[in-house]
Amino acid sequence: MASVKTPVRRRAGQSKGDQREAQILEATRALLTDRGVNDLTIDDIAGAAGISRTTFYFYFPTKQAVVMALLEGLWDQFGATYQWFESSGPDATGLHEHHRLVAEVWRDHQSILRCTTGALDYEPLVEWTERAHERFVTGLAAKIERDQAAGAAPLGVTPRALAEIVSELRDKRFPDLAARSGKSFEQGLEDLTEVVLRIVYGTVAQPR
Amino acid sequence: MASVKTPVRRRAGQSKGDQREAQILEATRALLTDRGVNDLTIDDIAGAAGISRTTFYFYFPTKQAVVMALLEGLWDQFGATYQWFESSGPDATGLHEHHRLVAEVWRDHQSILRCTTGALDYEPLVEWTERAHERFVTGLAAKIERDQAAGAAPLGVTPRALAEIVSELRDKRFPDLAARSGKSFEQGLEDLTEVVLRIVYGTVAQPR
DNA sequence: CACAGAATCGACAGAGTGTCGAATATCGCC
DNA sequence: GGCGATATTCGACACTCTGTCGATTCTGTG
Repeated sequence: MASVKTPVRRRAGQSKGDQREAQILEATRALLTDRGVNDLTIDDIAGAAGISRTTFYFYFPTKQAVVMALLEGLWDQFGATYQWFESSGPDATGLHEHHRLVAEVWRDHQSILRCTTGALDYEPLVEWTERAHERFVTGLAAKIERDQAAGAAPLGVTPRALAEIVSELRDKRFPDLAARSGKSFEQGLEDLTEVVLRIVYGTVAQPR
Repeated sequence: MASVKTPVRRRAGQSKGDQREAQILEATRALLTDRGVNDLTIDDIAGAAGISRTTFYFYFPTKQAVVMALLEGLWDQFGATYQWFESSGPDATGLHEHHRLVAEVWRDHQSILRCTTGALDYEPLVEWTERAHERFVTGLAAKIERDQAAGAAPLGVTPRALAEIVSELRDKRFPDLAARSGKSFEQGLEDLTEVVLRIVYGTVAQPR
């Protein structure tokens, strides 16, 4: 399911077309682990999915539309990590856990998520990224607002501005983190958490 | 001067070829203000420079090589802003000034600098970005190291890790800032400065 | 079993890219 | 003031990808 724009309405049930769509999605996901979207040709995808290039166009209008469909499937996974927004004050433990969850989504799907970075001029992709950004910023800004009001976070920079900055930092950090593992990964998580706390609360959690 | 890889050795003095090269550089710079690199065709550039497409190839191997040459010219401009690294402790004023200078370079040349972000798989461009990143990180890490040793900055996160994070933040922020102006620009500068200080020194400069 | 809609694909028509080799312009020098 | 060596320019090709059409083959259902 979830092609961005189904070219034609299909019959009910698990039609052959649904299978094909799934094959294309899967083939793309697989190919993406080796190469970036820009290096992928529609012919590659079609070939890997066992169909002709023209048939590909029956299911998706462009390569990017496939990536978009793949991305759509990750939307909820990120949403599920946002419960940290509900907390009050720094909540270092919760934040750390949140970071771990997000980093894991990134690690498992970095090949797809990286497509959002890669200068795509494909409108839907850009929009997805902005939507994700906005969702995060709104949520975090609200939390900061509450914490500032409660005196738990210092004033001086608006909640929105802080949230934007944290969001941008994450956009760079998580791809980075996704490439690490073991000790380095854990350390990266801790550093990120500490830095976000410093940004939002101005406090130093572990002076040593 | 400064083509990445001169196809053929030219004669001394301001040869016709040097002019052409300058024309190509200028034409590209101009076209880039409207469209991104990926939207630009070599034919567009050649046309704007008043030469045929094939002639373009005599001077540069690819579009990206032109961008690369343009970028090379900005290297020193950034280097000139790094004197802040020499200071001791927070030096909020110096940092703010540094940010202003960098933001101005970005503002004046954003069309070129944006090319580094735009998912270019062109090796030299990636390398330029990494070189720039490394130069900044090394410089900042050294300063943080000194400040930590002097007790002016809190421990808990290594200088290198902090510098990496600040660098990544800047990579996202400056393009943003470059698009703003007036009040919003100034505010953005101040926020960035405050946040960097919080990250590195854990202090809150202006509680209100 | 007939037929509407689903699915598939071959053949075309671009748009860009990059390369070759032939033609032309220019410079340094005798 | 003319010649040979380079520098410069470009037209013609060969390729790779993309996207569209229309014809053809399935397939489920009445």
